[in-house]
Amino acid sequence: MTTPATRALPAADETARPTLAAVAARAGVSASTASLAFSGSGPVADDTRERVLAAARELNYGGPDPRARSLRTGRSGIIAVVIEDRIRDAFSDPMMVALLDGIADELGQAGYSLLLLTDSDDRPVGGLRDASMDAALLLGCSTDLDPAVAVLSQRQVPLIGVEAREREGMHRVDLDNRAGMRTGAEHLHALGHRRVGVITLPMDRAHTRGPLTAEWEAESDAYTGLERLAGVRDVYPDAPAEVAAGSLIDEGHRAALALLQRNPELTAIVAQSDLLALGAIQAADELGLTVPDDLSVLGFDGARIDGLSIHRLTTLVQPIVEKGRAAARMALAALAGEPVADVAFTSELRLGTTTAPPRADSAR
Amino acid sequence: MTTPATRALPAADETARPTLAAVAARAGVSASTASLAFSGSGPVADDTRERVLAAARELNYGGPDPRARSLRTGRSGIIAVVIEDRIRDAFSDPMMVALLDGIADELGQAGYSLLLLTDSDDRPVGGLRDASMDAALLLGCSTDLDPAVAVLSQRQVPLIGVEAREREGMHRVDLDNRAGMRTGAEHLHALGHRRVGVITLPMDRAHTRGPLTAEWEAESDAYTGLERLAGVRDVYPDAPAEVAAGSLIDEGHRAALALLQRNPELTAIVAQSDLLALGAIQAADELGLTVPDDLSVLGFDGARIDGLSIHRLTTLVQPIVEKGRAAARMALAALAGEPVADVAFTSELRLGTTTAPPRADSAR
DNA sequence: CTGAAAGCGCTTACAG
DNA sequence: CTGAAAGCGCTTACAG
Repeated sequence: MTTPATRALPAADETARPTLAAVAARAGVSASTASLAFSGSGPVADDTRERVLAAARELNYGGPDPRARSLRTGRSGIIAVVIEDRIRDAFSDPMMVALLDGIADELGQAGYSLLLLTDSDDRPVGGLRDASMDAALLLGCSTDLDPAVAVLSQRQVPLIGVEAREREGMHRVDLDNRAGMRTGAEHLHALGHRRVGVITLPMDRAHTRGPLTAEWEAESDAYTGLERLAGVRDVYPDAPAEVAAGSLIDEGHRAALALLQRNPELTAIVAQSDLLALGAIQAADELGLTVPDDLSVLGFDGARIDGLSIHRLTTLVQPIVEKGRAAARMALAALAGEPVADVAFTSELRLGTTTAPPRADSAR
Repeated sequence: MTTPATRALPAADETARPTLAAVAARAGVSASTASLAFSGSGPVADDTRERVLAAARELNYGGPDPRARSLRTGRSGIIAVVIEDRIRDAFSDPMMVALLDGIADELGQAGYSLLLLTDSDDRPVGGLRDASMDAALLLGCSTDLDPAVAVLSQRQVPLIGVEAREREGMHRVDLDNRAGMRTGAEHLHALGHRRVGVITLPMDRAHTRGPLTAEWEAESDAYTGLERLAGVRDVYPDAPAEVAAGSLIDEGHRAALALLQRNPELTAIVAQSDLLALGAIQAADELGLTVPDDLSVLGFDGARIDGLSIHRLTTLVQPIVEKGRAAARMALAALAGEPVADVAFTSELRLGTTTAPPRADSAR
């Protein structure tokens, strides 16, 4: 019989989280058996399992502590997703959201969760250097990815880069950015356009705006933007380019105004994203230019954008969700110790209503 | 002297990740000292620290294993963010992105990273039940939050709900949804509107569309939507409501058409979000109704939406980023063992150009 | 300033 | 089907 005094003791420690050992003790089994009862990965008598689960319920045990499990198994169940910008900048791009959706879907099915990390390593603790992760996916980090790659590869974390240039120790999911844009540029050329300008994605980490000079281009490490630019240059070697501060409608608007002011002779604009293209169309409207008659506009992405179905953009459609899925599967393969093959996706020209032959008299 | 044979041996195990113990051994110090050298949290001679770091470099040691650290310290450095929908649905809402931005900023500074989780617990493993986390923030989970709360509170994870109804064991960041909407409705009433309709956020987990019936409303658990509706009903008790499938322009468009078709007498529409309001304005344009002369439109959020500056929406502005920061700080306080006080934010009516007195002759 | 020891809470061979 | 033992890789009192 327990005396009142005994009863008044620690009282099963209501505050501290109960452990598997406590549950096992209460159920009258060993810790190993209790563990098996929870994981379901070993042979346990139904009766025994019931007793363990009942004990867990009584102690209000919430299941094995993932920290301990992960130390023991060597797996955390976490895959890091490294984005370049602040969260708000990254996720204001619907393509990034769609990419993440593909990743999360594939990884979620495999029992993994996503840890959101930023590659700016300006925090004293936490982040790239200290976070638990089984693998890392580097997204949209076209610029200045090296520090993140260095930290993570030193940690021996399997690395998958989505549209990043080749780097040692990193697997890649790529897109035919250059070939796609070349196809788009050829389409414009076939229509008769000879004076074409480009609105590019950011060319540096600071997201500087302005006309792209040769020096700037030479020192830029913005993989996707440079590849897409190269595709246009394959057809229009001297196409002037204006750099936007992000893939945003407002940025496309601003860049188009700047581009057309500097180069009034342009009959077509190639935007490196659909959002930029939509901004360019807005700018054309404001300038009294009819799209496509006065100005053709070509996009890239094939994004589906809420609330905007007015113009059917001529654009390069990329399989964005599939790209995310592929990146996720590569991480999973790497974790399974399987060989990982790099993947390259293809974009496809979709003709819309925003490109047409230039006016015969186009003085512009 | 090492013989060739000796040299050919396991070679410091190139494949296995080196441990702190290995680094300590190489540096000729104890594991404790090596640990101190890395964490910088104890008194270590400069000279000793150098030796440890040098040994780490030689062995290509990437720093202490976060799994082990987290078991030992009881902290994972991870805060979970639980969203209701698929990632794509959640992040297509700019308010959610801004909220997350506030959270990430505050948490990042404190050295925590965000783990993205979905409250649909249909996965066999991973997710709510197994992921490591020090605390969890529940976002936009107005409907059907109970299972997630049950799992997490059983795990004794501190819980912060953003705009969720009161629940045991959960701290809350709230917004004056009802009072805000009442203010907006009073504004419309003062302008002379007597026949006002509402476009609501989703009322169930399935995101069903359609006219909101009394039964549906009674059984709904959509906290934010119901509160905002109540605010309108405080002024217009019989206002008809159309339920949208999400906070999207296209949904506002569809809902407005349905609402106006069923209730052609309406002179104003209250939308429960700015995106819904923009869709309603699009619909009005299509129907040949001028906003605000033929139809006033009121929004909620004060969102800044890329590419859309045509209409200056009359809306209730909420401090969304601050809401995120507050939620993050509450999690931090809970982890520090400090008392956590619930917080309620206030929205403010911002007059734009989308509300005006109804036409004197308004037969509609 | 440094080291020896304990232990965080599990899971996994290994015996029986 | 069940249990005893070892150990995942750290950090943290505690001595010295």
